[in-house]
Amino acid sequence: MNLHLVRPKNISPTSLRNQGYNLINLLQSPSTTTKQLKQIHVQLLLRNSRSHSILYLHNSMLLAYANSPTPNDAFAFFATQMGHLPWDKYSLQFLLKASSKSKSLIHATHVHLMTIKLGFASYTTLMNAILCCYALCDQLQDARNLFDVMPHRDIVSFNSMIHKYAESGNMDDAFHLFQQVPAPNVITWTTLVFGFSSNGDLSAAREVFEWMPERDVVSWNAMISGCVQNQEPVEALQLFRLMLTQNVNPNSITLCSVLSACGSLGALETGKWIHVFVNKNRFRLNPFLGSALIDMYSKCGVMDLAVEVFRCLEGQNLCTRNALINGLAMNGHAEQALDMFNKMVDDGFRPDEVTFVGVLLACSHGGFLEIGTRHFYTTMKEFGITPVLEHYACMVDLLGRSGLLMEAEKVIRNMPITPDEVVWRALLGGCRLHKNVDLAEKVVIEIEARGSGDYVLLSNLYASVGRWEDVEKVRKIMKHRGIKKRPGCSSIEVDNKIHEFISGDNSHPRYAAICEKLEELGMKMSEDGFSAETSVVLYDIEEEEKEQALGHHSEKLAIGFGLISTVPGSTLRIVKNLRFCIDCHNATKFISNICNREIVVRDRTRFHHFKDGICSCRDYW
DNA sequence: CTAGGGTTAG
Repeated sequence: MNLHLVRPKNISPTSLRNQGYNLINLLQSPSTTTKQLKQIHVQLLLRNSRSHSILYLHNSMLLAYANSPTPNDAFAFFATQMGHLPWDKYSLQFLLKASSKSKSLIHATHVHLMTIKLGFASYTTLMNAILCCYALCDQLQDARNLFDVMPHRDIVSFNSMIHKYAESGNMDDAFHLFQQVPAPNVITWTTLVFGFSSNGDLSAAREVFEWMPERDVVSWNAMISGCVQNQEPVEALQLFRLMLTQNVNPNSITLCSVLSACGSLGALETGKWIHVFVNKNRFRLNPFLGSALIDMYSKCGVMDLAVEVFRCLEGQNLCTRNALINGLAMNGHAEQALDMFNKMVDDGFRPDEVTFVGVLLACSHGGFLEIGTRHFYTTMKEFGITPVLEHYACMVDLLGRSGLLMEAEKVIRNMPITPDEVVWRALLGGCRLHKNVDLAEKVVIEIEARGSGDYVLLSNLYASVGRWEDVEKVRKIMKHRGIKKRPGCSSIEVDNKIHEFISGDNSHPRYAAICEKLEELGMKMSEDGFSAETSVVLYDIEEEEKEQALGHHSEKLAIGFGLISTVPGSTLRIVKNLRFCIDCHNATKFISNICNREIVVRDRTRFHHFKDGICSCRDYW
């Protein structure tokens, strides 16, 4: 692009105007580079017209800078060029946009003062922008003070204020203000839905959603994503179906949320249906939709389709790459995950902390001790990434499963940040794997466990080495402290419907048939000499769980149901909320062989792909 | 050109 410097003297009025339009086009085009902005800046310095068209040009310059990666340049331009030339409320508006982007409280305050001084306080639009800018700079009280003294408040003022309260977790003030809105519109109601759900009160959000006089696609999106973020994916899918029956057209944002729900449920059929919907309705495969699709396929254990989507995307960004790396790592394709990472770095893309969670996860699942250690101690540093809790958890897991329990403990003791229970539990996992009871006891004390998972793990560990008195002791502690074991829950999707099974629950309509099937399999298994040490492993701590020792862990129920309700030979996909139980893992290997089925189970941390009696985790999880 | 909804980890 050629930018000719204009010498004002030699230029006719017409060509000046044309030149102005060209510059405005450039200023308003998103593809104009910062360098070009600077060239235009220089050109404008050579002019000194006081006409209205130059004002428009100057304002365009401000806006272009505000939208650029260096928004503060807008202020430099304003100070040097516009001090002695006319400017108006739009100039201030764009300066505010620049303040917002750079989160500059000083600039916002400065514009606020100018606004008051010049008698622009009655321009509500401008005042609203100032209000938003204060809130963005975490000065919620300043925003509220401004709100209270504004000569006029319109619906935008109210909505902004309510939204900022909601965002900061202050639903009391948000709701109080909502009640004062003279005529709430759809946006106001939606803000309230968003507020309640993002503060964890899904039922309040749902109530508002039902109450609101009308709903548009954004309202539906707020409600659906609220369900997803509050771990209610089933409700999210139900709402999505309801939305379709009410003839509200979903957009790509809706689909992102719904795909995320499918992922957490392992609902492959529904996920595929949405993928078809995406194609049929010609949605662009942007990075958002792309990541959501990759994640959905990954979490359903279908990596070839995840890779296929990755290849078809219009554009890649950090998220799409991270989604694929993590998917590969979770599904046990450790080498491919690392290849992907290396390629990304070779191509000059900067990994972030999420990338390294995936990389370390891959090393952990692949048992790549050296590579993982190098990435943790060297590569991350090279990219200027400070390890966070998740990285430590991965690293402890990697050391632990490699049998380096002492090193793992040392890593935790030397952490510059306080280890959380996830980190400690990673070490506990290593203790379980290598049957190190002493360290496990120490770790459990460290955790000051609030959840019961740690005690259960410890108790299982005692059981696995035959220390029954200790098993009993832990049971008593749990009872004494009122700690409940989190029930195991597994789900399977059959004919687009999610069936949930809770450990020991017999409420499923086909419960009897499921038991019959499991019994039949149990017979075959014992004929083949499958009993091994199950009595040891199955000894559990709660009375009611002894009943489940008969083969009614949630994953077994789900597998039994899958076997009797799908066509022979088809793949079973199951999602479990806890760690895979050892006995069930053994049984599933066996079942995959005698029933000639591929069985994919996603547990709390990773995937198990069973085929012909073998599991992809190599019995190492 | 001021107000509402989105993807990736654990």
